[in-house]
Amino acid sequence: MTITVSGEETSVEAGTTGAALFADQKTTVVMRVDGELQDLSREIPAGAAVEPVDVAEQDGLNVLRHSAAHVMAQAVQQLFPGSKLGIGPYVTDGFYFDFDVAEPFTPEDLKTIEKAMQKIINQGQRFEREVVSEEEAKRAMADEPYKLELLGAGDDADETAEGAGVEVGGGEITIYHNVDRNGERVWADLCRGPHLPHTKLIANAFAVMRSAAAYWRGDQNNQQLQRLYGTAWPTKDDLKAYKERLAEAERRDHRRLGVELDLFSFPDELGSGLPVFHPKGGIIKREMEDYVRRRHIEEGFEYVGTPHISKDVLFHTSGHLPYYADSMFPPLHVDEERDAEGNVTKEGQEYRLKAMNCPMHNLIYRSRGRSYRELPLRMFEFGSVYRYEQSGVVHGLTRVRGMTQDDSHSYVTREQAPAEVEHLLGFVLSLLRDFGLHDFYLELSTRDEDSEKFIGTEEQWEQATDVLRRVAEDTGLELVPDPGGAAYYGPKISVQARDALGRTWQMSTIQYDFNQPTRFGLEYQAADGSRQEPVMIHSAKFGSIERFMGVLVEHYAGAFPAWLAPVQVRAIPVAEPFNDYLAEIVKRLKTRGVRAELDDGTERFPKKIRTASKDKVPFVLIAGGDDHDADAVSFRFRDGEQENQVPVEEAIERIVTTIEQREV
RNA sequence: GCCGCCUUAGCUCAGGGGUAGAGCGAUUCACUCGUAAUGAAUAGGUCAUCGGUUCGAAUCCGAUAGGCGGCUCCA
Repeated sequence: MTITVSGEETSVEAGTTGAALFADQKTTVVMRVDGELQDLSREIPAGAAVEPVDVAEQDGLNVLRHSAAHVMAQAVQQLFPGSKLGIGPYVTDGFYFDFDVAEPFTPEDLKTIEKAMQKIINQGQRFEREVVSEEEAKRAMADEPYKLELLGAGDDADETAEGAGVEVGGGEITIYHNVDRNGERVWADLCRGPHLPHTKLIANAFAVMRSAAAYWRGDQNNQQLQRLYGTAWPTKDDLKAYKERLAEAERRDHRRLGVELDLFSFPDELGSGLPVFHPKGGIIKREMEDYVRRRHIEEGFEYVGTPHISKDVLFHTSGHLPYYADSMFPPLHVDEERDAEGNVTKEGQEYRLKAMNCPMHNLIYRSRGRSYRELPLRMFEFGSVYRYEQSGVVHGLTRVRGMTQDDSHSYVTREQAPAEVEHLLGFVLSLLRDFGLHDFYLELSTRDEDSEKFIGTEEQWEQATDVLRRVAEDTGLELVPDPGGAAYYGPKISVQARDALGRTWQMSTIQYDFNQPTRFGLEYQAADGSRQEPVMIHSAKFGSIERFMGVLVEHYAGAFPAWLAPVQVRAIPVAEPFNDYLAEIVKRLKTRGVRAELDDGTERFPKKIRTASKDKVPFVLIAGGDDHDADAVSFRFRDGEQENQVPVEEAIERIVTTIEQREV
C-alpha cells in the first residue's frame, strides 16, 4: 500500500505499524496520522499521511508527561491500596494526577512514590491500547467511581477541568494497560491516549514535585482530592535546566527581593494582603506613578480624586452589590443612636470601603450637565481600592487586599467608542513597553450565555464585543478568547504580558460598559439638543500599581533601570582620603535630581563594591588617586564592566542622560 | 473559603520535655589607595499569640493570627 511519510510517498506492506516504520528513531514517541496523534503500535491505514513525533516537540512532550502521569498513578495505587483515580493530564512543564486517598500525601510519600515510579520505569512496561464498549469500560472501571462518572459525562468531560479531555471523549472509548515484561497487564486506566510505546522513554528525567488538594472536576462543592504534581523531560539535562529555571524564579521572587532590597513588607499588624512601602520601594512606586500620571495627562486624561469609603447605596446604584458583596469588605455601620433602653432613636447608615472607582467617577460626570463638545471626557486617578480577597488567595504584591489602581474612565458617544478603545489600547501597550515589557498577547473576555451574572441586552453585548474584537485584531497581537470572563457590565480586553522568565501576568484591562451610564442616569446634550446616554470605557493600565511593581521586580530581578532604581549612583572611594572628592561629585549629581549617595563607611574598598553590587545599584562611581589627579571618576556597572578615568563633567552628563532617556 | 505544610535574632536557618545556637546583617574599635567578603569585640530572642497537658513546655495537644504550595475565586 502507499502512504505518505513526512511528506514523501512511500510504499509499505499493509498492516505496517508506526513502530516498524520509525524503528530506527529512538526518540520518536508517537506518530501523527492524518493530523491525529496515535500510538506507534497502531497500524497505518492505506493512503494515510504519517509523520513521526519526537519526544522533544510539544506534542511529544505532552505524551511523555501523560504517560509519566500513568506511571505515577500506578505507583500510588501500588503503595496506597484502595486509592481511587481522578484525572491525570499533562500541563505546562509537567503533569498531575488526582487521587482520592484516605490520608493526604506527606513529603516522605512523595519520595516513596518517586522510587516506585523509577522501578516501574526500569521494568520497561509497555503501554497497550484497548478499544472497549461503554459497557466493558464500566465493568473494567467498576472500582473507580470517578472514572465511572466521567464515562457518564461523555464528551462533556472536556469542560470539567483542564486536561480532562485526555480521559474520555473523542469518539471511541479506550483503556490503556501497563504490561510488564512477562506480558501481564499490571495496571489500567480509562484514557484517550496516545501513550509512549514503553516506560523506558521516561528514563530518569522525571520528578514528583509537590502535593496539593484539588476539587473534583474543579467545583468547590465536590469532594476534595489529593493532587500530585510531577514533571518529566526528554533528558536529564532538560530536567536539570527546568529545575534551574524554577530556582531562578525563586531567586527573582518579588517577595524575597522585596525584603532583600528593603522595598516593602506586609506587617502582620496590618492584616493579610496589606503592604507598606519602605523608602526604597516608595521611590519606585512614586516614579511609576509620576510617569504614568504625566502620560495620562498627555493623552487627554484629567486627574481626579475620590475617597476610599462611601455609603453602600452607591454600589447598589452601580450594580456591584449584591453581585460582589462577598469580595467587598463587610459594611461599617455608623451614626446609629440609641436611648437608655437601647431603642434606636436614629437610624444608622452602612458605609463600604471602596472596591472600584467607576461609581465615584460617574458622580463626577453627573455633577453638572455635560455637552457633546466635552466628549470624550476622560477621568483618571490612582484610586485606592480594598477587596476582601479570600484568605487563601492573597499572594505577595500580585494579589492584595488593598491596592492602587491606575484607573481611568472615558465617557464617549456611541460613535466615538471604537476610536477610544483603540486609543486606550495603543496607550496601554506603549506604557507597558516603556516599562520594559515587550511580549504580550490579548485576551477577549465575553459573557457566558448560561450565566445570569451579566446584565444588559444581547444586542448591547454583541455590539460592545464587536468593537473590542475589531480593535484587538487590528493590533496584530495574538488574541485569546475567554468566554464567560467578562465583568457583569460589559466585555473586556485584557493585556497579558510575558516577563523575563516567560511567565504571563494579566495587567491592563479595557472594558466597554453600557450598563453603568444607564444605572447612574448619565447623559449629555447632543448637537441637536437631545439628551443622549454616553458609553463609558474602563481602563486600568497596570491593573494595580502593586501587582505591576511585583512583576517589574521579578522581570528585572531587582536590577531596575536607572530611572526607577531607588539608588541610582553610589560613590565609593578607593580609600578614605577621597571621601571629600566624591562627596562633591555626589552633591553635584543631587542638584541634577539624581539619587546619589556616598559610601563613606569604615568598610574596606572591595567590601563596598560587593555591597553596592548586592544592592543592584546601576552606577557605582569610584575615585582614587588616578581619578583625583585627572579630575575624573571611574564607572563600575552592574554587569561588572568598568570604565576608568571618565572626566567628571562627562560622567554626570552620562548618568543624567541615561536616567532621562529611561535607558536600562 | 477548602486541603496540606510552616512560624526559633533584622535576614537565612540549625536545635529540641529540664528556661537557646550559627552565618549574614547591626553597633564599636582597629585596619583600609583600585573593582564581590580585613580582623576583633559587643548588642540582639517570653522560640508568632492565647489556652491546655506536665513537677517542668520553645519542644506535646488545641485554638487564633500570619506565611508557603495548590484548589476554588479574581469587578
